[in-house]
Amino acid sequence: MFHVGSARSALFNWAFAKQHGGDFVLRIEDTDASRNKPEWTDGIISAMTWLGMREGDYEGPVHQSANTAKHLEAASRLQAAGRAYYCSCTREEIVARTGDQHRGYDGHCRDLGLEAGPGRALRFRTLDEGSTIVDDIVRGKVVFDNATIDDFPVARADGSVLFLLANVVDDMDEGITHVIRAEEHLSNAPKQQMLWIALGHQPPVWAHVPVIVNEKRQKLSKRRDKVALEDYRAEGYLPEAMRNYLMLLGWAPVGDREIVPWPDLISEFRLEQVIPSPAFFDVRKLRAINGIYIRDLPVEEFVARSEPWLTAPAAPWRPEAFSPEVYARAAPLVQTRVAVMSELTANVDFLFLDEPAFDDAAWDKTMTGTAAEAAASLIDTVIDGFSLLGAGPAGNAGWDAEPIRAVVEKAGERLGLKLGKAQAPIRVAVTGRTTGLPLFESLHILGRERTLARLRTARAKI
RNA sequence: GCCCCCAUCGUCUAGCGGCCUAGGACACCGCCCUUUCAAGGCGGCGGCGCGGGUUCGAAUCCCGUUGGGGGUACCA
Repeated sequence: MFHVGSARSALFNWAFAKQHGGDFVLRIEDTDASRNKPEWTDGIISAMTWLGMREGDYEGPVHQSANTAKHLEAASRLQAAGRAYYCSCTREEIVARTGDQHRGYDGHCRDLGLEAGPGRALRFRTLDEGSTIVDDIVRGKVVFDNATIDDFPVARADGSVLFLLANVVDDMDEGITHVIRAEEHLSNAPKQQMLWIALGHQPPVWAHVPVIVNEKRQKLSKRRDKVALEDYRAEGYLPEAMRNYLMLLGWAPVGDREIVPWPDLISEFRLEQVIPSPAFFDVRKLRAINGIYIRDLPVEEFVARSEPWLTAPAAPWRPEAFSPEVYARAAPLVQTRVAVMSELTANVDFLFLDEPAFDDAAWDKTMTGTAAEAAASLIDTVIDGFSLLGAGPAGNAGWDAEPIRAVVEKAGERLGLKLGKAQAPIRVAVTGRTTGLPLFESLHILGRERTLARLRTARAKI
């Protein structure tokens, strides 16, 4: 699962690195080796590749647990230098001492000089005076009063190192100069900056980009929100649309443009221009942008990119019923009617299904009750008219959209119906629905015999 | 509780002291086009949270306030 927020951060990192001729690292922030699952990194690579990243654009993804030895070494170095101390306090004890809801740490074991031992975690000794200034490209200089930063744990009682420290060690190890990540990490920054300095390094340049939120303005969460990039991919969002939309969350290209080609996006992106306030992940806008990208595709490419959706096992028709030639003829009609690729099948299923997938409401509306009589009469007339098309003696019009239209129009006129009304029962009889591709073109593509067969079947059911 | 961040139409944003009667996009609503549905064209609705300053002049700067959010773990 690759979070859309992570994807956006990755995109920002990518653009920034590209502009400065550098690399960026995709890192899985998890120090627990038992959770170092290969499929995680595979998933990330596959998601990023889908978005267009190639080897060489980035380093990693790197799982932090791979660096365990270095993490341990850093922890003991801090301890030896007196910058960290062992602490035997349990959460319960701390809460009991400090009152109630209060979190943080009260410094109980700070000067006890405890040795390493069972149940003893290692805490970093934060500065008591002065302030730590996090120089952030997006937010400016953020000042933290050192006295308000509690001594925080850097290693567990079992010796394993916590994220905060591990993250810093990895960054130092890889020569990271810029840390571009989500705002939720901003309060970690002063702590990490202290670690960088305590470990004898120059801290990096920070950039905390705004979080992405849901409609309730809360940080997107895996539990309650749809955040997996893979889900959007499976729904038929185009990677170029997704990455364009993601870049627009917290940043805007100059000059009232939104649909911008990737190379321009990547060269125009400016970290300094990133807006500091949270952005709502608006699927409707994503959808709209996706629709634009779909319509902008050259037809041949649209056809090529459609095929996986039409030949997938999930397609509603028998696999051998699908015909690329038939689809290619319908494609230009389909292209303006889908916003996501998963909507393709519903538009063309009548071409590949043995029987149309009848929508009950559509049938009832056009074929039953007061509509029944007109529908029956109309279909009878149309059947007669169609039978003559392209099959009679020379001089008859062929099976083309225009003559087909003429037949339906004339049949409608006999009943005093406008074309808009007259086409409805025919459409339902042949496609099963009241809406869809332009009808006469559809019938043309479907073929005369199949059209007639469906009309007769429907007529018999009225 | 404490720390930090944030604040322009419903949403994403433009704006960085006068070009603002606040611009664009999505969404929504009309109209046009039209064989349904779309697409497309045209139009409409709709916003600077509040209160003080600073200034000749404030959406833009300062202070306060209110409201959101994040963090505060032997999670990441």
